[in-house]
Amino acid sequence: MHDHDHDHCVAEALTRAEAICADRGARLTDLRRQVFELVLGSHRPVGAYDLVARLGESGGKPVAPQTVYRALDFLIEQGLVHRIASLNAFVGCSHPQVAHAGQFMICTRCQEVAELGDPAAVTGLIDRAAAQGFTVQSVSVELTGICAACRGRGL
Amino acid sequence: MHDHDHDHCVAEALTRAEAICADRGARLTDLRRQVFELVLGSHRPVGAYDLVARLGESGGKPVAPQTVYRALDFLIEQGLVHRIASLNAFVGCSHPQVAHAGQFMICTRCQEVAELGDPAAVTGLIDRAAAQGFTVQSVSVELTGICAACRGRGL
DNA sequence: TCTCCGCTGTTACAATATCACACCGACTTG
DNA sequence: CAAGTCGGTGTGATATTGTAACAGCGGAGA
Repeated sequence: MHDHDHDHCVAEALTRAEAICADRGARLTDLRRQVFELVLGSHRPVGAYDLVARLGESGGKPVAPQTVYRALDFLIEQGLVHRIASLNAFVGCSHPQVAHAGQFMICTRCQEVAELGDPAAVTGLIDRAAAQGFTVQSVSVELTGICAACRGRGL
Repeated sequence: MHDHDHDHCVAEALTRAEAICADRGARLTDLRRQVFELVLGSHRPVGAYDLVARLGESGGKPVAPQTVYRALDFLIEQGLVHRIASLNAFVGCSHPQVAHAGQFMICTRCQEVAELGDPAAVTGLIDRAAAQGFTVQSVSVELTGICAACRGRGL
């Protein structure tokens, strides 16, 4: 469907990630890089235990859940990965340079996830909350529905 | 903090719920009512297993998780309860008459949750998604932060 | 009465996430 | 160099959340 070159987009994202981490003095270790590659490469939400399994296959040594969760925590902290609460899953971030809230469109047919990218909506929500005396720390927006591709295929 | 009368607000909500279910021919059974009361009465997000425990205490007979989840599914379907994905928890809905998307402000200090009630934001998100070819089925907005009461107390 | 169907009970299990503690290597500090 | 510190990882056990599969029960209607 997406005819983009996954390998290329993964490589590019990795390069960006390294730059970002270097800037901040954050350590993008082997393990963290591997997890990041897997999340990016799948290009859809991935469960933590999927990652555990895949690392076990490729790496030789089995990896414990804790290990993966720690790597994910790091990546999320750096804004390289988002967590999708409604799916208990994780996706690579499409533009980690800019700090931003997670806003996702989740297709219930093909499981693909796209970022909505509507900063105005986020600031609107924050303002509205502020008007009610609530100081916002984080924002999470998750839409489920049918993506354009699936709809085009008549699904 | 909230000096409102919980008993009264629970009773009122129950009355509304009965009316709504009666209207729709949905069966608000004893079990479902008990679960609903517990969710409402706590007036904050409650985990499914909290409910299991409380039902076990009060009711005499221990209750299985499955039982609680089924009751919750029903209540959610009727719009009487919302699920908060980021907390794996459930809250009573403050205005179940009107179908609406879940929009929550979650206080990280006191764990209280309030509904934001910003339908314009929701329609905005839906429109934006539609512009990208995405047909929305459900919307979930969850803000974390500090509520007015906690901020007032200098926390 | 008989049958269907929705609700509940029960057992087992799957999936997700965290705790506690040990080790290792890099880096600092004396 | 020795000693201490700290972040990252390994490891085993365990907590928490959510489902599957199947059985029984009781009311509504043919």
